[in-house]
Amino acid sequence: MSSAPRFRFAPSPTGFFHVGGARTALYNWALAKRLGGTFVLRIEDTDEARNQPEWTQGIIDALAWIGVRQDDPTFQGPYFQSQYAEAHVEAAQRLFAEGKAYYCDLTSEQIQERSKTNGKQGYDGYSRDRGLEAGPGRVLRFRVPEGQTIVNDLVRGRVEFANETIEDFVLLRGNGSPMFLLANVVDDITMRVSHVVRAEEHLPNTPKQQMIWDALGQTPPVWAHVPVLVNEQRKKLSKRRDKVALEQFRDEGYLPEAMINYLMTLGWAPQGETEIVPWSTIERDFKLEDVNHSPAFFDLKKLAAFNGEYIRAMSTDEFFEAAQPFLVGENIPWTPAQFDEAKFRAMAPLAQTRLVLMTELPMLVDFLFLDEPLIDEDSWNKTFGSTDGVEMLNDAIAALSTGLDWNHDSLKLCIEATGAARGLKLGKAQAPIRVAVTGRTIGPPLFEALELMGEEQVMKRLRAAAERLASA
RNA sequence: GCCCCCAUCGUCUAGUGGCCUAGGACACCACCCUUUCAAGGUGGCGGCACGGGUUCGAAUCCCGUUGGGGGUGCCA
Repeated sequence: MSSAPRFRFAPSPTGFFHVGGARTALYNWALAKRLGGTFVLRIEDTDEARNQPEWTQGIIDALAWIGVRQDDPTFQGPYFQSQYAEAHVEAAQRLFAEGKAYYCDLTSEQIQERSKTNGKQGYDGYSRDRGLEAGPGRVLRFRVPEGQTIVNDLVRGRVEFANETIEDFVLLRGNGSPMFLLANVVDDITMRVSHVVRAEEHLPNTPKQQMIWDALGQTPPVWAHVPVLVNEQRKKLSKRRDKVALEQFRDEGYLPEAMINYLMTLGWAPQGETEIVPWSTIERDFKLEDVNHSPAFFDLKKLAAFNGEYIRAMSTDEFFEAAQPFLVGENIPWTPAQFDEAKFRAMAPLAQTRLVLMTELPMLVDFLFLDEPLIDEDSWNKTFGSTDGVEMLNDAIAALSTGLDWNHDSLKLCIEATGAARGLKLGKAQAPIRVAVTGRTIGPPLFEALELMGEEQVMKRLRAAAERLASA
């Protein structure tokens, strides 16, 4: 094969972008990039009942999010399978003319009936030699030849299929429209696809498709079937019961770099001791021959760990930029007018190490912008359920009202001393202040936050908490 | 049922006949650090599914068993 390889990714637009599809796309993309080839995007929209045009943009956007960008010269498409229907039918007719396919008028009920009586599973080739012409309700079936079909797969090796185990499958439906097996092959031929890299669930289709390639007088492509992604029950990830929409991960605050890196490690591992590697390394080292053979569990916990790593690895400026989309919107407790960019910028580095998802960011900094903290009742009850907590708060108010320098060092010393007077360590002593000011027992470093908020705001909140306790 | 694929810690993997007393990562546990929570550091737990071969030597090669998975549509 002397010319540059042509890879393809051929999703059907069914609503959202599946993480399994994302990984397959990434594999194809990495290879196309490294080998100086082409990545063809083809939308398989022939199942009219299930397709919606707007899903196509969703696919393009999702691909762009994981770095498979339409404006990259490696990228070609999208093509739409529905627009090649004529070529599919033409190819089918050629096969019919050459006796490599034949028409059959049996309904699926009749086929079932026959298999019951003759004991054979599936279609038995009933119409093979009946010499039927095309007609309404008649399907065109491929005449599976004798012998065996050998699929040479880059990740599986040599896979043999006895042709007698493959029934004469349908090429054209009764209404004349092409089926997936045919359309897929004809398009691959048309688009000069040289490498078909797809999920393992397609392996049983491969001998059939290879026979179509052969029958059409074409050299089959290089096949590679990569393991499927599974859930905790070891079943193929399904949209019904599993969380698989790439868009959802994006919206929940997963970084694309983390998602890309994680997806690539499912079935493959970069050299060396670390799995966290930049795309450039992946692109340079990824090979199909190194892909694992067994299904991989899509582990949310590990994905989350990757995401945390990637968040922490950002520079302060990068983090600030990445945070922007997560600081506005309907789930944000503060109004745009309340937001204070300077305060956020000061707090951002302290929040950065405390995040797994970007969507967790607001609850770490919301108290900076709100007029009053959002009180978490559990935190409140836990902290002020004891007299220690209540008295510590009152002591702190007194101690902080003595005109100390309002910076985190002296604030810390002050609270430390106040707590010590009551026999409390700093960890215990700071809790009532934290809850009164931020509303929660956990959050970013307290004294830095107090400094940032300013004396007036802090004292106001401490007194408000004391009043609430007094009136309770 | 039939066809096909797969099998290393709980999970993702490294390993391509001797460097393996099986390495790393996630998760989990303990300790350290500590301003809560994280992060970070140190250590720990834990695996070659089983049985036969081949070989001086097997996680690695072969066969079988068992166990998982995928496919079996006039879906893609």
